[in-house]
Amino acid sequence: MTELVQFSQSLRQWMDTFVHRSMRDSARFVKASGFSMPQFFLLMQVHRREHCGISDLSENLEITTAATSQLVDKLVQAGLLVRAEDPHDRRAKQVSLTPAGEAFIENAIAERSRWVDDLAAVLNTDEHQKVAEALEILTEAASRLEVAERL
Amino acid sequence: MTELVQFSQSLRQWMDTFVHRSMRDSARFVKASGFSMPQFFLLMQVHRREHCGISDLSENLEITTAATSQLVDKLVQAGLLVRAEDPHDRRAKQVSLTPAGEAFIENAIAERSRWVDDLAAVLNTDEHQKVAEALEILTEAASRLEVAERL
DNA sequence: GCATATAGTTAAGCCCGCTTAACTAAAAAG
DNA sequence: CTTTTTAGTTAAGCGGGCTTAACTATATGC
Repeated sequence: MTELVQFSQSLRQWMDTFVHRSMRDSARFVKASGFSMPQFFLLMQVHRREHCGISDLSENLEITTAATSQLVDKLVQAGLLVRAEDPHDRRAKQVSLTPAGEAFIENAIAERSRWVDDLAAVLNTDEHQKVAEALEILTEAASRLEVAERL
Repeated sequence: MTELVQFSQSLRQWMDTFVHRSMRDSARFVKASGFSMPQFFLLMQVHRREHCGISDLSENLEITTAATSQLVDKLVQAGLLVRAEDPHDRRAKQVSLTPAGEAFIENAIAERSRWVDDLAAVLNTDEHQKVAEALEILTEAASRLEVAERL
């Protein structure tokens, strides 16, 4: 029992460092690029779902469709997004990244991954192997969890 | 070489999931509490440095001291922060969390850690051991990196 | 085919975070 | 002791994100 608590603590600690560094680096990059965090979050959302409708986005960002539409509009004007008609439903729009948009978030991700990459670089093969195994365990646990959540 | 790239990729993948879930959960909690993300970030900053001056905060949040002062003011009024005079420098202020502030970010952290805790719970002792070992390796690597950065 | 529901847009307006600029007060420098 | 630097506050003003409300257009249900 205590062992579990302690283990959780370590994991939390790591998540904390990850999240903190990652947010800091992302925020820096985004700010330097002249975009806002809400815009960035929206772009990230589009990135991870390939293409999606306004409602999907608004649901995930937890803002109204009106707000989403306006945000998207600015990003379209900035040349990072395109709006296309959904072929199966002419009311709906399919939002997706332009090459420029793709490049932007690619850079953002690279920026925030730099630390992890550096981390990877200072490990030797044996250590890689052990960490990789741990990641596999976690991945598997995550999928087990997801299954459990679906009940 | 390929091995390193692939390993980096796995690590990135994990960081991505961590960061994404964590941000989502934090954002939800903060929004539901009626506070803003900038306010939350400021509180987190105070949390991780115990107590600190306005300039420290403004530097870390990368906003002007004026903006910081105003943000702090609102959080003082909300009862989450206190401003105290620095005994060694009467110009400076020492910002710190009130019990209410402490409770708030404690809850926020708990909220965003829920997933990790659940993850920990579905692992058996052997898996804990392996993951813990990996975390140690990473921690050690991180400190090695830090040393390297200081050069 | 008409009523209703759904997807998205537009406009008005609010609030908030942030910046600049002007200011106070205390410390450091000379 | 005077000057300059540093820490923080205050006020004015801008811009942006977000909401509500009203609207258009397409799809769905009876």
